Amino acid sequence: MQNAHGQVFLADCPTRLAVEIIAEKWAVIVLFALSLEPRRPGDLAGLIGGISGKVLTQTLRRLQAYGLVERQAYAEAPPRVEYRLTELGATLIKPITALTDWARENGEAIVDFQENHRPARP
Amino acid sequence: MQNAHGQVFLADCPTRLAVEIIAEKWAVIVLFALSLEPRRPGDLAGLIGGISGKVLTQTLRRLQAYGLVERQAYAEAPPRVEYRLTELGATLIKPITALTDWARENGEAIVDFQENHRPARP
DNA sequence: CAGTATCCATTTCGATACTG
DNA sequence: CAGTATCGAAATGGATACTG
Repeated sequence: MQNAHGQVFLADCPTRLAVEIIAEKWAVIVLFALSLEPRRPGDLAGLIGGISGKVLTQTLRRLQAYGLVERQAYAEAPPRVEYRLTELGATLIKPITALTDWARENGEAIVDFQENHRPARP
Repeated sequence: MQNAHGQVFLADCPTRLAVEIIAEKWAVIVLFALSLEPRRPGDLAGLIGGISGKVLTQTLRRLQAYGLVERQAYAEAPPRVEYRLTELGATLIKPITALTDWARENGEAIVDFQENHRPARP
């Protein structure tokens, strides 16, 4: 892909799609939480922590729209619902794991940097 | 890490830091654009396309604050500035590449899914 | 329990004009 | 050219109450 000056876009379309998918506060975390096994919304919320029911539903709906997550409802009372990764969604776990591994290895270095480069000192 | 019920947080702290870093519209794209060589802001904007000067500066400032990007100014007229990845920033390229590779391989499948699952049909 | 409907605070982004 | 300052639009997230 090229821009008006004939240069290659480093940020081509697929990359932007990937960013669009993961650049949400909870998307990566939810996908990660679903990577081991199907889970119910309540379990997801408890497992993740700090996410409201509304936002969890929103996130799941969007991941569904991308075809990354499937919803399965059981006809029971009280209602029971399970979410699981689709085959396509499962392919995202590898790159996500690469990212979380990176975070585990380098997270401390970033926090250290931030603490040693505070905005201003009195 | 555990929550109040003794369950393991799948989304532990480092993961959230990683999300915080990349969950911005342009952060991943800018890092990717800087992965090959140092670049000037104008070049970055042209290469990326669709990003305003203000937002580009914002993004670079935040990446600087994380210690992922370095700014080098030359005392010239007109002013010349270059941004480059730090050593720490360079370590992020591998997981980002995993993500962009995934996007290239699976982007089409997602677009297809979206087109075959439109909201409603008349 | 799962999900929706409101309402609201905050963040993020974009366009423009302007300075050194 | 690089960067800042504003202003406004839009997206995003959070808290709460409510329905089946």
